[in-house]
Amino acid sequence: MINERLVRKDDYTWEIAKDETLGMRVPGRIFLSDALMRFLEPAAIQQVANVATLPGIVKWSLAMPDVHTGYGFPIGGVAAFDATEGIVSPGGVGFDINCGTRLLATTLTKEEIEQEIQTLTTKLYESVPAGLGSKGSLRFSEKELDQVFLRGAKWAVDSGYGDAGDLKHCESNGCFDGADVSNVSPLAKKRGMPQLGSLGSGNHFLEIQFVDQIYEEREASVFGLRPGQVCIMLHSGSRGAGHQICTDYLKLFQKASQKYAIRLPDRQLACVPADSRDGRSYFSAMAAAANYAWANRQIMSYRVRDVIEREFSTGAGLVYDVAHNIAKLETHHIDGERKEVYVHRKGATRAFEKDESYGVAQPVLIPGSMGTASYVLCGTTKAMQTTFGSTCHGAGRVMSRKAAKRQLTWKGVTESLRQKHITLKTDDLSAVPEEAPEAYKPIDEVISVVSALGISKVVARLVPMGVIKG
DNA sequence: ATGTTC
Repeated sequence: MINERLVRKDDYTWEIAKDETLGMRVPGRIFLSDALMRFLEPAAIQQVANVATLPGIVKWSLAMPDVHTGYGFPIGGVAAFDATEGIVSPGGVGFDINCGTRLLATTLTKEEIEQEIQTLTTKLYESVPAGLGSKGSLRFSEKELDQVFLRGAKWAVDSGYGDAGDLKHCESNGCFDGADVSNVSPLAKKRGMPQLGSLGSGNHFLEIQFVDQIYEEREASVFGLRPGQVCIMLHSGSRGAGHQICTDYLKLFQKASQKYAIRLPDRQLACVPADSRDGRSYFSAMAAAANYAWANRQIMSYRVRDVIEREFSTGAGLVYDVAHNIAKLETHHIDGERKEVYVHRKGATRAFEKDESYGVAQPVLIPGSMGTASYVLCGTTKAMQTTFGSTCHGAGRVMSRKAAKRQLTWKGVTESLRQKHITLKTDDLSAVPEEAPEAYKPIDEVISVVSALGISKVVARLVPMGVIKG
């Protein structure tokens, strides 16, 4: 039993000892409280151990407290691979490349919009296309789409969807260097073309929230957050384009893994050396998808601001934008040495101790499940030392989509939201049970673990008033 | 997550 291999290191750290008979090159580490332990799937533990077998992995195969089973790599997983000896893997990034969270802060207070929440939610719903296969209703040329892939949010800002200040408050300034459009398939481009500026489906959402509580006055003030303030949170990614890019390279790497004689405990871990033609090709296509996602969130921000401006004659500044499905080449201090590594964060958020955008710790945005709180945190030194500057990304599923549909109804879920004074707008009621709070871990517990571990610091708690689901 | 099975 894989469960029996898990050894407690301290209150919140569990270790899977390095076992060379299993091909593990490093130990695994899972960060959990006792309360979250009951949600831990044996398959997810196995996935943490499997990742530890991949070539060039450095220090540990990690899983955050919102961990659950994913495609090959666990969701909530963090793994760093040596830049010259290591691999890159599409399964370590996920299908929704640069799925991420963005927070806009308005000048409005909760009281000012309480009576208008229905109208505001409806207006935003009409303005930001949502749902499976939703289209962004933008018209642009193929040449422009190439610019989206190459320049991300910078393209969007240059095209009039925001201002230069937005780029400053975006992870990687909303633009991933090294994208190469020639490594993006015609099908990925075709799927991406009509969808730019749309939310998507599943756990993607747009929420009208208010700042319920501030925990760190200094950081909150630097990030421009104050009690009672109305914020807009967006959770979306690279839509069909990123999904297709992931699919394309998974297929290619099934064969390429053999070419490079990489032994895999699970075919879903398909990977290639980072420093190879195939590795560079995937990385440049992944960068293109990441840029698409940043442009996508930038365009949706423009539409949100348009509604806020029309309804309330006021603006909404960008607090921050984080990626939580991405691989990045970063320098980390490992065993007293500076080392270049490809950090794969799949359902995990960068949490650097310092960020150029505010000159203090990096803002971290963690959405809860539908109808529950979301959090603004910030990065820490401890994260740099123990998690390659990473933290959790959300609540994490506990119930399969199928199980949720079996056990819950859209009426029941909508009613319990109504009792919490939360308005819901969606074009697909049948998908509502899948996103119910009961289908997810308790976000407050997940946050308390990353806070207690010290891998991020809680700055503010946000509570939803209106929810738009794809 | 996703024109939900290449």
